[in-house]
Amino acid sequence: MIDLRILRHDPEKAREAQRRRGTAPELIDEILSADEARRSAIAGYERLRAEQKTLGKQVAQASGADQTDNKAELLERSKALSVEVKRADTAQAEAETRFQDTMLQLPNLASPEAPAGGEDDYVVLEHVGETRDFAAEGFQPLDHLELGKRLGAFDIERGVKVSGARFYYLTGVGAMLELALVQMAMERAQESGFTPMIPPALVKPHAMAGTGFLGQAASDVYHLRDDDFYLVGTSEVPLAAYHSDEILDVQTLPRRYAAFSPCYRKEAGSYGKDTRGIFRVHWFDKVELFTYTTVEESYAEHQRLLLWEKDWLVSLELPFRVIDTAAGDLGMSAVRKFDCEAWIPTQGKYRELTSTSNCTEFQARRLGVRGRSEDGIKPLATLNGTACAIPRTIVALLENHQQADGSVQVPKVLRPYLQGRETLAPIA
RNA sequence: GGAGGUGUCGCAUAGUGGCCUAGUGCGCCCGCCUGCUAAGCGGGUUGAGGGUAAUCCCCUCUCGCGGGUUCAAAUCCCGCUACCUCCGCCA
Repeated sequence: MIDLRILRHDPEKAREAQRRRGTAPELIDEILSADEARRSAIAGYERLRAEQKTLGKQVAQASGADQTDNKAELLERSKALSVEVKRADTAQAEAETRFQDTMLQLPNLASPEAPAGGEDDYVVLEHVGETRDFAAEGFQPLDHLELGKRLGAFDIERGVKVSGARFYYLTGVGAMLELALVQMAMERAQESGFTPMIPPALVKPHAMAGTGFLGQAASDVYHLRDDDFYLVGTSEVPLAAYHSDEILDVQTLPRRYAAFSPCYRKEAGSYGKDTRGIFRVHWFDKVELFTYTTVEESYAEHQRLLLWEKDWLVSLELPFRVIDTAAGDLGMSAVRKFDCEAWIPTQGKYRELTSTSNCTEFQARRLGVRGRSEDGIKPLATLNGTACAIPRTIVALLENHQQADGSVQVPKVLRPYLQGRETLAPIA
C-alpha cells in the first residue's frame, strides 16, 4: 500500500510510476475519487454520531428529574437519530471498502532508477567470473538432468509418478547437497547478523495479501480452499508477517532474518518452459534473507543484500551477471529488484539464481509493521533476497563444475559440508 | 475433535446498561525538591481515522475480533479467535 498523501499531493508522480510498469495510470484517479467519497462519508457519520452522544447524555440526566415530558421528547429525537446514525455508519463502511479495494490494486511506485518497460528491458550491471570454454577443454558438456542421473542426485520419473509434472525427488548425493547448501547458507547468514528461522509454509489470507502475492501473482499461488490456507511461494511471506501489527523500536533495527522453508508455485503460464530437469518446479526448498529497517536505510540495505548474494555465488565459483530488473518485471511490492543470473552452459544463457527486492513501506503498511522513533510512529521498510534456492543452485553447480568423465567438482567452500568430498562421481 | 474457563491501557487489576471523558497500583517519560541515588510531590504515558499543510487544537473509533439487542454497550445476546485446564487422537 502506498502513502495516500503522495497520491494526493503528487498524483502525476504516481501515474508516471504506473506507466513505467506498463500498468493503468487511471487507477490513481479512481483511488483519489474513492478517497473523496470515503472522507465525506466519514465526516457525515461523525457529525451524526457526535449529536447522538450529546443527546444520550441529556437523556441520562433527564431520567432522574421530574421533567417527564422533556424526557419523552428527548427519547423521541434519539430514536430518530439512531436510525440516521446507522444509515450513515453503513454508508461510511461501504465507502471505506470501495476505497480499500481500489487502493489494494495499486502496486508500489517503481523507482525512477528502475529501467522502464517489461521483462526484456533489464539493464546488465556487471559480469562476475569466467565462463568455461568446453570446446577448448575438449568435451561436450552434459546438461544437469543427464549429470544428475549419472550421479544419482535426483529422480524425476518417480517424482512425476507420485506428484505429477514438475516434481522430483532429491536422492543420495542430491539430498546431501541440499543439506550442505542449506547449512552453509544459514551459517553465513548468521555470521552477517541474520537470525536463523524455520517458518510455517502454510499461512492465512492476511499474510498472503499483506505481502502482495494475491494481486498480479495470485494465479501462481496454491490455495487450500477447505481451510482457507495458502502455501507460500517463498518464506518472504511468513517473515514479512512475523512482525505484523507490531511497533518496533527503531533502535532495534535493522532486524535481519534468514529462513529455510519449502516454496510452492503453480508456475501458471509457463507451460512448455523449462520442462527438462529441476530448473522450474512446483516445489523447492530455499534459504531466504529478510530485513526490516527504516525507509531511509532501505536503499543501502538493498545494496548489502545484493553484495551478500554476489559473495555467495562467487564462493560457489559460479560465473554470473547482475541485472537491474525493469519496472514491468517487478513484483507488486517492490520499487526495485536486482537479479543474479548464473551462466548455464548447456542453455548458453544466464538464468536467475537469486533475486533481491526493496519493498519500502508497501508490505509494512498492509501488515501494520511500524517503527517508533523520536519523530513518531511510521511504517518500516521490508527487503528480501535469496540466499540459496536449492534446485537452481544444484543445476548451476552440476553444469559449471562438470568434468570430462561425468564427475562434478565440489567448490572448496562446500567441501566441509559434504564430508570433505572433492568430487561427486557417477554411481553407474 | 469434545467439555469447561479466561481475554480491560506496557504489566497487574477495578468496573454487571447512562455518574466511563475506562479508575487504581507498578513500570516508563518530563518537571519540582535534593551533596549523589532512592523516597516524596506535580504532570504525562494505547493505537487508528477525520477536520487540517501541521508534531498545537477539535471530533470519531478502539476494553481479543465481528455481528446483534437498546435512545444509549467494557457491561446483555450470538458467532469467531487466542490462551489455560481436562478428555480423545496423533508424529
